[in-house]
Amino acid sequence: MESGLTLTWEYKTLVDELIQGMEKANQLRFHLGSTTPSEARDLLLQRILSSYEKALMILKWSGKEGEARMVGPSSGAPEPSISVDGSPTSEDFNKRFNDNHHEHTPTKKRKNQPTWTEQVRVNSNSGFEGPTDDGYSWRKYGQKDILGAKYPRSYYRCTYRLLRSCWATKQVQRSDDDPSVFEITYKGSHTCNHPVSAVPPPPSPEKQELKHNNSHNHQLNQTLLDLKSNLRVVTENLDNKEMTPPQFSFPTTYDEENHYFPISSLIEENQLSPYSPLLLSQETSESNYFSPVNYQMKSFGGVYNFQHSECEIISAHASTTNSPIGGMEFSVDHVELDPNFPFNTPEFFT
DNA sequence: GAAATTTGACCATT
DNA sequence: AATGGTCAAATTTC
Repeated sequence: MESGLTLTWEYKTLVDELIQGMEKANQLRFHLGSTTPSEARDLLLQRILSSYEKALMILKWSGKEGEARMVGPSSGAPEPSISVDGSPTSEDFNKRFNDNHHEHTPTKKRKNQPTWTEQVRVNSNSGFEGPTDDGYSWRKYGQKDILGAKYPRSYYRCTYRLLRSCWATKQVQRSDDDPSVFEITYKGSHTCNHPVSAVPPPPSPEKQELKHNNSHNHQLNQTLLDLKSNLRVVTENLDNKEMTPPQFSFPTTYDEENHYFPISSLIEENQLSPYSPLLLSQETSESNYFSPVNYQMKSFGGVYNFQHSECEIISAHASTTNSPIGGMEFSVDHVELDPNFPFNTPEFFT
């Protein structure tokens, strides 16, 4: 129907993101020789990468309905070492691919959800143990010993699953080799942060994994929550070291019934932050607001070590069911924007 | 007392 | 049958 409009939006956004990336790169270049604090430069870098991610996502997403590919460390057997290259073995590749091959099962909602993995190192020297406080409230619903893994895997779902039909889940697996490393696999995007809610996201599950709790964190979250609600986004001021700027996270592509949402509909519904014309998903904004100390970089295939006092995101692999921007080739040869470009899921109540 | 976690049972997939 | 993922009753925590 309005494919023209949607296409326009996608195209516009694509161009916009590329331009942004370029601008920020220029700014970064300017700051390189100056006395700009490293935090600010990190932010710029983050913005740049984020822009390119978005752009690539747009390109990659198109016309990939039948294609499925997953990227990331295999979940069953944790990798012997921290993956630094984001290029999975062909075994991984195939395994993941198979995972998502069957698309026809409306009842199996979670099969087609976007999935991505982060590896997070926790610095146990600091008393602060909230490496991946992603701003969401998770509830543990299971724990399982995994074959060949020293540590059990924990399963979390969004606290608001029932209240808001939010089907986001995550799994936390402690690394065999380096117990300070957690591999966190996210599945599905949050649909729970409706504007009405401004949900307070208290503790992060990873803390529970480590059993070192600290009382500061909650306060911090509260503070940040306030900031979040007041600060719609003041991102153009990159000297603001209090916040990391909104960054790209992963789009939700479909709701539980596998309905796709064109971007334009989201915009009309004001689901997108004013900061970016596009793709500022819930996770994006949340994780930014609540990750003042960690520069979390969810990146496609790239490896970004944002080393900070508390923790370090060692690597992050992204994938979605249909067209992950894998950590491999970015073949952008055939660009064909899909009118139904699916990017995010608005809250989807029945 | 409510909410979150734990944990064994159950289910789905391979 | 083995394994991973989820459920849900029991238990713990707030």
